[in-house]
Amino acid sequence: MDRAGVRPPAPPVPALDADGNPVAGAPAIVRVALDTPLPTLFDYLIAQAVVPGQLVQVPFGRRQVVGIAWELTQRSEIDPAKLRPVTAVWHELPPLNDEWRRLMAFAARYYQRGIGEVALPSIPGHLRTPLRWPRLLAQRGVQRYRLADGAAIALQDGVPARLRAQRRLADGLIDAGTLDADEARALCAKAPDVLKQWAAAGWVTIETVAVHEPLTGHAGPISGEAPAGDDWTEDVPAHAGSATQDALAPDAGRRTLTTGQADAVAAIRDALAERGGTAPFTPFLLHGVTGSGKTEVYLRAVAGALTEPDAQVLILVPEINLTPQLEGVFRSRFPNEALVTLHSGLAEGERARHWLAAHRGQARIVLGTRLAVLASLPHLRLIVVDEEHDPSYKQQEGLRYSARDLAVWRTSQLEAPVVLGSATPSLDSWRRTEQGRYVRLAMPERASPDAVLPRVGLIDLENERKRQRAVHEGLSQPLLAAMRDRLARGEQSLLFLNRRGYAPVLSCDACGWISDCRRCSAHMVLHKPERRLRCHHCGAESRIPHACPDCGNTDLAPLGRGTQRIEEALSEHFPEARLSRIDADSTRRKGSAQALFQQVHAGEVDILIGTQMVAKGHDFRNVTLVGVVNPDAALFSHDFRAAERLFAQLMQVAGRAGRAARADGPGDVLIQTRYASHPLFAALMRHDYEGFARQQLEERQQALLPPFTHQALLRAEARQLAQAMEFLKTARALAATPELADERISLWDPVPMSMVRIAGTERAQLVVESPSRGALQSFLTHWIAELRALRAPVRWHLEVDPLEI
DNA sequence: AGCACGCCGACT
DNA sequence: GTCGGCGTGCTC
Ligand SMILES: [Zn+2]
Ligand SMILES: [Zn+2]
Repeated sequence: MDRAGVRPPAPPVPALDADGNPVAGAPAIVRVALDTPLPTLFDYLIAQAVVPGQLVQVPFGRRQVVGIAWELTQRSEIDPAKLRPVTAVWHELPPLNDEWRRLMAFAARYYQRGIGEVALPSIPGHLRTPLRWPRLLAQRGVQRYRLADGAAIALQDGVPARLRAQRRLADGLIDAGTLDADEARALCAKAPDVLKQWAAAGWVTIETVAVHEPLTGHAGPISGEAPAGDDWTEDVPAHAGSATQDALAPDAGRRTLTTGQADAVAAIRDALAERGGTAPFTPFLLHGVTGSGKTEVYLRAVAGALTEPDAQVLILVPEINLTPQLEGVFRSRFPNEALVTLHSGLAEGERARHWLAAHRGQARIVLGTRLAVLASLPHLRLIVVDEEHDPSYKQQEGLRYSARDLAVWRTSQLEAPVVLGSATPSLDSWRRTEQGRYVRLAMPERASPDAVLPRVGLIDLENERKRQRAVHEGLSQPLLAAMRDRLARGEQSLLFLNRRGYAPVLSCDACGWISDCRRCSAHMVLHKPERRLRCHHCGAESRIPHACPDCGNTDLAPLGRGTQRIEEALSEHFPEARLSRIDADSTRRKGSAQALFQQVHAGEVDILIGTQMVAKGHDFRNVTLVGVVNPDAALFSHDFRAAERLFAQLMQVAGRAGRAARADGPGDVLIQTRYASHPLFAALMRHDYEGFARQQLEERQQALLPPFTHQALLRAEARQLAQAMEFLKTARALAATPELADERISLWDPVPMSMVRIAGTERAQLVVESPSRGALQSFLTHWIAELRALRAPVRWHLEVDPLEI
């Protein structure tokens, strides 16, 4: 197999002889991938040795850009007069290997983009800056300066602009998070002295870094909390992420696996051993109920893969900042293995170093979010996708790829195992297990006998109304009573409401005015603590009007409820309770989410109010009551995936109450609804994922929706909706022309998007679908070429496998 | 996408 | 007279 990462660089291509004349028969042209929407490679004359996979600097129009040498060829279709030579080749960087380039080519084809548009954004920015090339690879025993926590502002204010070199150094440090001595000196000649002063002021810390230092034993924010060694489970903080918590359940310390775990581990290890053998490649779907110990399976699968010298593994998680404990678990379980993280929260410099560690084969464990699936991993032998159903694996802008799907494709090419783990698998993955395309590894038992599933109960709001029991600010009497009970026992309650702000609309009773955003077809949301109206779609903000802008009425009413309003109502209802609200607004500042979670774990909070942020990752040992305030909107959404998402979300948030529970029994989940007879709730109360999946898949099959068909979405946006619609109609007509028409393809009518206007542009979309993936792909390729040729005055893009339509 | 060139309106 | 608006066209 592909071992390009350890292979010595390929011999130089002798394009020119000693006199500078082309050698007969040698490739004279290199085709280069560039980050441009033009869907082609670009041909350049080979002026110096270059091999595919190397980064090159080339002239492009009037500027110099970095590209990837993709292939070599004898001749070009381009007018020879137009061909220009490569400016520079980065010889020191090992070439990006075939496996990575095939992955990029596949993603480009599948998502209907140019190769360069996919490949270049997958590489850290610093590697696309030739000025940085000389410094990026030299990393031996150097001083490293790290910006101290929270010191960015002090540094920003403390260094006056007139000290230009110091200012540059400060900016560089704030930008990159860490600087090595040579990088620092490049910014400021007196860097060592300056940085010593800054260290004295507490703004930076100084470390001495060995060659492979960033990879092992280096304290990330969490490692060090957990001791290494065989009894690692004993002392790891109990407040770990969901999967993490599985591994940390009390009896995990005995290191005995349940039958389900043992079977799963055995199946994955068999697949690891069979690699390259005759067995067909099959992905694993690890279906483990809450508390079944998925993380322990991951850990042992990883351990199995790493027995092979040089092998690398990739662990994908939905959002790394919500599951920071998982990093600690892996670091302490594999204290001698190099581990790096890859996610969008890393500073540029760190991102480049981590990416290079993966690319050079130094990092053996790469833990990251969706973008990590695009990293260069020359010895990749296993991918784990934790919470595989999570929508954040789908990139929602730019190249709209699904990291989970690319992980499956990537491992299929390598014939390496992939483990997709979830308590509520996506229906797409579930269906594939039914078809035998994925192998299902079921873990129905909980790893820890005293971890019990919570009781799920409904509060029928219709019934409450009939019985004339007051609902106070959206909180019913039974829910308030249950919370009061928890307060009395000193236990914690968690209220889940997927709506931030105080109220989604502000309105005038007198004339009907409502707080619409001027630039969007959405309401401005009232944010009370910030004393602002905010549009969640375009970011527009204004002060809260003291009187109605239309009629002057001073009695403006907030309509509906968000987390802030629930928090306010609770503080009045339970004045003695300590409340904490965790949502995107209360955790805007870096590190504040961690701090809030920490307070909850430390028992400094009685009632926690949160959006989906609290559903993911964190477990709260003392939470014995989870209240779901208002899930009803998702029950009747026009999006056919809304029920699937809601079920997963409620199962996940219910799991927050399912662990330590109370001495006298399981925790409780109370769901307020006006539709108590909805089958989704019935399945939820039985903890019956399989029943829910069966029923949903039947509905999808009858309606011929995914996964029983494949979809793509053409979206257009323009100043006027009519222009966007016009474009889509033209596109639809094009699809009916004889050259493109295909009876396996169907196109829906173009429609305005449900949120028509965002930030002043109006949007519409057109669904294309086909039961045949191949037919869809080839149709899209030809169609998109025609669309490009239209040169229409609208912005448009194509999304393959859209999550929301 | 950038980044040019280019051809018309209001500013020194 | 020229500064700058963004329409159209090209990048190997
Ligand atoms: Zn009014
Ligand atoms: Zn808006």
